Amino acid sequence: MRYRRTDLVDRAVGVLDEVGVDALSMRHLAADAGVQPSALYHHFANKQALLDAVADRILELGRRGTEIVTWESELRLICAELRDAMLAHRDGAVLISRVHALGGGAQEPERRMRDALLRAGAEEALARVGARTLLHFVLGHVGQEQARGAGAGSPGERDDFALGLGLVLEGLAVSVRGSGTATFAPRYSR
Amino acid sequence: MRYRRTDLVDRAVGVLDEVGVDALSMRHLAADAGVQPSALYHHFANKQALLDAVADRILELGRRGTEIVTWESELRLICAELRDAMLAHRDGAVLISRVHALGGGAQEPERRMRDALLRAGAEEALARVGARTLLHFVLGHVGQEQARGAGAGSPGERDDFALGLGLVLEGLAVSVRGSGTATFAPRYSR
DNA sequence: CTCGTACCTGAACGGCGTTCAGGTCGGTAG
DNA sequence: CTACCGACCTGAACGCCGTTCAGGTACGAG
Repeated sequence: MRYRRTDLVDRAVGVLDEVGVDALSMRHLAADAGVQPSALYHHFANKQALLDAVADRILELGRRGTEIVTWESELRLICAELRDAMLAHRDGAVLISRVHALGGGAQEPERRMRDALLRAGAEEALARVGARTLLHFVLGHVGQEQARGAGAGSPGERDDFALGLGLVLEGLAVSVRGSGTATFAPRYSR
Repeated sequence: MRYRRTDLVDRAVGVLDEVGVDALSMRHLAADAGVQPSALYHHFANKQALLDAVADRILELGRRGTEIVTWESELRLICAELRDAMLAHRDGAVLISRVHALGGGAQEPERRMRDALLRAGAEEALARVGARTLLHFVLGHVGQEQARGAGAGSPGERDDFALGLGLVLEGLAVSVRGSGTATFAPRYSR
């Protein structure tokens, strides 16, 4: 059996779901694919490159159509999409966080949120910081959510997420109104 | 030379500053102390216990007196203290984040912030989520700050931190004023 | 002086990421 | 049809890691 890069990425997602991020090793993935560990280095420069690809694949699998009404709803949608994408896989949040921290992949959600804030009339610094803050909130919250292990779908979890998200969005609303291009009813492309 | 647990924790902080968190291994610390790796297991159950102790030590070293005026200023102070404590050591943010995520140590800042919010009149859920959100903001921001490597003390870094912090605090102010979740009760958008 | 205990040695086990020289095999060019 | 080339893989090795275990040493209390 011969593999292409994308095959191995999908297999790695499967291994991740089975054994978790700590046991997702080159050797484990190789064994799962029925291949020598060294064979993986034909497809990925190193383990980090593999993890980058896995992270982006997870985000890609979680993408869904967007119906944009206001910039707040768009940000809410992006965050929910990100959260669900991570929750759909074992240790999803830890994986995405690590990859994002090293700057290798999983940069798209932050970029989308920054763009949404810019479109909403926020200044560049505010858009950058706002996107980062929202991202770190989601990563941190879902990470904690998944760390609690099997106690998934707890009633308060979803509410806590919405509550925290609303918190940041409220702060953003105030700042955007105050420091933006002072547009009363900001043009917002739908 | 014989060691006590606290000696080894301080030595570990030194090793961390020298080589970074990824190279802070049991073997490295043992070599630095002139001791066999197995000797460390007399003082720490495992590596995670060592990291927990190192994280708490770093936070302890960063503690400074608090002059509380308003709950916002107290939260600002706690966040600044946390940020400076992490910035004072190589890979400080990554270390604290990991330890906190596993629930082993570094729980004090979150607890202090939650208490401050409760004292400010926030409902229990709001205090819990607000503290978590602030903590994740600081961890994420400083982590990104330190990941940029030698480009430390960049002009915009401190401003970005203050900007993001103000963002969350603004949201908190609105929510706390409205006696908890009454004013801004966002629903989860799908 | 005895003895418990706190601290440490030395060796080993299994697993990890990564490298390297060489092997196989399908498709394309001559 | 044959010759080759590049994609894909093998098999072995290197040096690192966390952790365990049986046994050794030395110091302070009785």
